[in-house]
Amino acid sequence: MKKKITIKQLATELGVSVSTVSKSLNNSTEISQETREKVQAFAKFYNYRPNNIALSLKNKKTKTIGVIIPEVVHHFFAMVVRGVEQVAVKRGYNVLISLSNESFEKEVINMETFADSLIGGFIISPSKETLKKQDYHHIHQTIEEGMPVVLFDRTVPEINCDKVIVNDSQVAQLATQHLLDKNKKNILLLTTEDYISVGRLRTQGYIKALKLAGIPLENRLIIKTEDSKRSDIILPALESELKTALKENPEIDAILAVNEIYAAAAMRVIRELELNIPEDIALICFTDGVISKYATPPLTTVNQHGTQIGIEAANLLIDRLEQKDISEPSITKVVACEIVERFST
Amino acid sequence: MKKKITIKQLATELGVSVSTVSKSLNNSTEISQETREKVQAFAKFYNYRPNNIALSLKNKKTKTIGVIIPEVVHHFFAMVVRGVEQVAVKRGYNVLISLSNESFEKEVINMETFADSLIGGFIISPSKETLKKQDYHHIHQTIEEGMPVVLFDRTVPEINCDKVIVNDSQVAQLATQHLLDKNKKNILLLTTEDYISVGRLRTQGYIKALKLAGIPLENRLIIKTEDSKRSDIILPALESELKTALKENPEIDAILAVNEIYAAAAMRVIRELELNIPEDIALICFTDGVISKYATPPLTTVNQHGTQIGIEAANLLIDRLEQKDISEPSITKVVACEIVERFST
DNA sequence: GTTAGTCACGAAAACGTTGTAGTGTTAATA
DNA sequence: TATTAACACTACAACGTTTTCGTGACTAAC
Repeated sequence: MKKKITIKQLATELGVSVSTVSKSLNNSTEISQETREKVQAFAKFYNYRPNNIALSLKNKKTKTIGVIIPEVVHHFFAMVVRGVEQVAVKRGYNVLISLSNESFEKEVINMETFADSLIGGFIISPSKETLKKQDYHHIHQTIEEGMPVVLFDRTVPEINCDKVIVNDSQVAQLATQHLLDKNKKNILLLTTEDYISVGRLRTQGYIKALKLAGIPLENRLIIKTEDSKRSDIILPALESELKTALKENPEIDAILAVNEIYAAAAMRVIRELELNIPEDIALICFTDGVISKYATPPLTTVNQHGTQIGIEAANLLIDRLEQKDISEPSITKVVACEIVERFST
Repeated sequence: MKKKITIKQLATELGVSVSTVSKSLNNSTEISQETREKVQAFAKFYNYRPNNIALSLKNKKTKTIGVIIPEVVHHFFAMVVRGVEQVAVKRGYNVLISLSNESFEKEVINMETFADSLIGGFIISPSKETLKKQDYHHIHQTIEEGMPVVLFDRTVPEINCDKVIVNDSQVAQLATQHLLDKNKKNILLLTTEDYISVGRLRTQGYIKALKLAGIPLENRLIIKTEDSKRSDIILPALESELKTALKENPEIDAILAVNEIYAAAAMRVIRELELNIPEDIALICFTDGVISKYATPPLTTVNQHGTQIGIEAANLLIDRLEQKDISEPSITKVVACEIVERFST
């Protein structure tokens, strides 16, 4: 077993001082060309690599960023992670990951663990429980301690930090408009409770589009689901509620779902009622994931560009980490969604 | 901005020495009950939290494990990450994540970056390119340097380390048997090239099941796909190849796909040919993901228990990290898959 | 009254680096 | 010849901990 070599060992090996080795490796002009080359050759030979822990301690900062997301077995969040990782390696950072599993408590604990000096800053999408409780003390505290935080997707106005959001409301409006353009005038909305910001915003966009088109808003055409993590419980409930709605309101000719899972549930119901997509009922949903792509028929979706969001978030965070002036004002970036038209509309 | 407080600051604040504070916080009996309580109260008041970097440096080890996977926007790998994270927090570790993106070079670079002392050990599933090149010097070197490695899923016999595998061959045999039991005798296999161990093993299981049933192996019923990352290129190719096969061999009455994407492609082709699932063609695939669950009809699958694999891998790694005796022999754990029967068979 | 033993605490080294402030030698300048 | 400047290198502190080894002060035993 070859243990890693340290500067000190290199120094004794070469018969020079530790400082000389350090400076040679950093190509300081203080050291003669000759010695520098000798040291570097030795270092290469012994496969010397600096100890990052020691560096972090000395510099009082680490090249690591923490990502806290509710879930990783999830198309959108996985895309974000991918984006973050992509720019992290490019800019010489490492990515620590932590899953809140939609639990407030786990989110707080994990954040504290991370904050014990392993990390320079955070990229976070708060758990549903956190959003429901509206308890953001852990995030505030982190910011207080001088660690930059970037919020994405599920955003909170009362936290003053960099943010990456999606033009949810706007694109929901566009999606609704898309359905209206296909001459679908009775659009059912499948959404979450309002405390989930993305659900709320998408609902707003839907309402706005209807208003613009002069179509009265029918509350019975909006199904809000308590978005718990127990999908095996909520989905059957959602399906039966939807089935009732479709039966009682046969004029419904389109459905806008705020995520893929809801869309999948909708497809199942539509099939059970022996209706056709898109002839009888058109379907459009958020999250351009694997379900939409491989469904029968493939679904028209709103692509949220998760990878792009991750990229923006990571760049924002690292910029903040590397800037001298702490007091720069917060930035909010909007990543535009786009509608991917397939065969369900 | 409240900066983090250190032991030294606590010490001067209290008018005692650094050692006293440290010992008090660790509840050493060397220190009087009275002083201990006072120090602890102060520490709590100032929200003192030990600096993990300093600890790592002192102890020459970190509480961080590195996970290197080819991709995170992927149901199986995301499940594994989830499992790893789960036991990591439970056992007080952090999880660094790195994506090889199926590239050999990226895998090597990321591994070296990680190995610069930030990490105690690795959990790896090698990239396809690595498997193809059969170049494992980076993994060997890491092990040489005394860092434990756990390999999962895509396993390599020539590396001597802990492994977590799936009984791929066995369960592929079972899956094939499942189709045979449904009286499907002409089973087409949709698999990868043999250098991907999981594809190879599943192919073996398929062959074994046929042999046991006394059915001759027809090579034209095996479609092997060059499994590049460009799914937008390989999928249409796969689909057309499959379509030809189905047309030329109308006796085919079942398909075994080694992953969900292939199954989705198969469904598409089956639909185009206006055949019914499962009456005309039964379909079973590996990876019990979101596609299978929400497809129409829902697919019978082999559930690989990715989360369980992650859990086992993390436990194996942390055990290794915490054990005194380095020279314990390597362990290979087999996580059993199970067949989830739905409506496609 | 000396010796030994306990108690409560402090000093200092160590982990691997870097950067500042020397230090000695040689060469150039006045 | 005396001063200064450049050069090439070394010593040491510092980052935040833990831990080993003191070290006084007091108590108990002989």
